[in-house]
Amino acid sequence: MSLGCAACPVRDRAACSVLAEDERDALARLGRLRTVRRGETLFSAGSDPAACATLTSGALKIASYGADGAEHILALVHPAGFVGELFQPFVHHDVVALVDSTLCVFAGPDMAAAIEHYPALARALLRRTQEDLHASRSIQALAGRNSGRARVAGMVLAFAQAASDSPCHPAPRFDLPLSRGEMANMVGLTIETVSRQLTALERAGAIARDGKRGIELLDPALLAAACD
Amino acid sequence: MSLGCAACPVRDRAACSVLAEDERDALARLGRLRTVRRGETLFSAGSDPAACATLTSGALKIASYGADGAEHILALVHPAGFVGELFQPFVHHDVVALVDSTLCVFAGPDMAAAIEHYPALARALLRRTQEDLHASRSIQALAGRNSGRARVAGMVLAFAQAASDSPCHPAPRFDLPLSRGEMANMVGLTIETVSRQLTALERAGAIARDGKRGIELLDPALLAAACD
DNA sequence: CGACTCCTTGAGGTAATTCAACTTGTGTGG
DNA sequence: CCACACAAGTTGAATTACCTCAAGGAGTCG
Repeated sequence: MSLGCAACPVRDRAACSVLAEDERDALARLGRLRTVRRGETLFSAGSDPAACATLTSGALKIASYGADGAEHILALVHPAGFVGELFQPFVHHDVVALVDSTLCVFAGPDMAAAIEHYPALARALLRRTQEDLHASRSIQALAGRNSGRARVAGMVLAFAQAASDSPCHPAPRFDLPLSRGEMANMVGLTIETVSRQLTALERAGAIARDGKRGIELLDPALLAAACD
Repeated sequence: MSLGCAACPVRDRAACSVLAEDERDALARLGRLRTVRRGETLFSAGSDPAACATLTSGALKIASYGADGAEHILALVHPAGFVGELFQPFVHHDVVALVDSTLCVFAGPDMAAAIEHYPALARALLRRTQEDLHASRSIQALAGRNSGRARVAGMVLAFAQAASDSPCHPAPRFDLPLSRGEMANMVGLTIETVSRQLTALERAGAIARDGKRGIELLDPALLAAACD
């Protein structure tokens, strides 16, 4: 099936946007569009080695699962993001759709060949991967804080910034992209602790909750102060 | 100063090893060899944006520091590893030498130009960065476990595998690359807890300690079982 | 309306932190 | 060479914070 790059919502932000029109069309013929529903697993740990994808709409989580089945969320993927361990023999982490999503999926070897053929694509993916690496380390720093208050506050602040249009200022009003359980799995706490810390932040006047996932930033400075 | 690639201990493993002889020599003229002593900071968060380096000998840690000065170790860098946030406007994380180290340092723009000029270099760095990303997420999964026992056991096992020549089997005898405090900062525990868990693992018969940093793996399976 | 999922709140137990003392190892200088 | 100081690690006791278990709301869907 054709990918219809012309109608792609991330055509000017994804890695492939660095290619010329005809190059991108050639690449598009190697890939296929796929839709995954909320909760559906795109890649599974230990499964077929080589596949990768650009997220065109929706949201994904990258997670590992302990022996007891406990989920640990390692990263979130937003539209125009790239997922796939190109050079690893096995997939190590699961990729699951947080909401209904559409992706542009490529077979590993095809993408490897494309990287050989289009140097600009390799550079774009290098840039994106370095950004992912930085994001991963930021989450690591967040989850490594000792206080549960700091972890929850930092996570809320990170979501506020991710939800904002401007790169610096956090959005004053946004929806949490994760359930309580997922938030807990991301920063290494329990559902109950996350819930309690949110109510504590609300009582402190830093945030206001609107429904289960709505958050209003009443006092960003106070929230930031809670991140220490 | 000349870099002397011919004598470089990582000349066949570092990213630049994918270049032809003359290409590598040309790249070498853009970089400079630098030695840093144990504890010395190579890059500092917030400092001049663009510099990067390949580690030729020694070991580095990548760390972030909280408002109160608490260190959080995000990654370890081994010889042939690459450090530097090429595309970020600011450096976000400190890079500190764990032991006396030598590096091949490049100015950011020079390396960016080299990446433009040598597609193979871009691909090599992409591969290396994806591996770093995977390693980062592994540490994240390790530090996110709830039990302190599991974190320390997993960390010891990871060090054993890193110290081994063969990629699969852990080294039966090795030295911890980090102090107790650094180990604690890496997995989000305190010095005392790390110490207690190590003695507990020793009493359980999983490991034996030899001096402050020496570790002997008595029962790898038992150690692995403690990682759940 | 009832079943379900998700979230909140409470009470009690437990594991990690904190504070503190002591040990060990290392290097320096008398 | 020994004494001393200093850094790093271990161990103990008490506290705190998070986890576990449990019950009860709030929203959604058939």
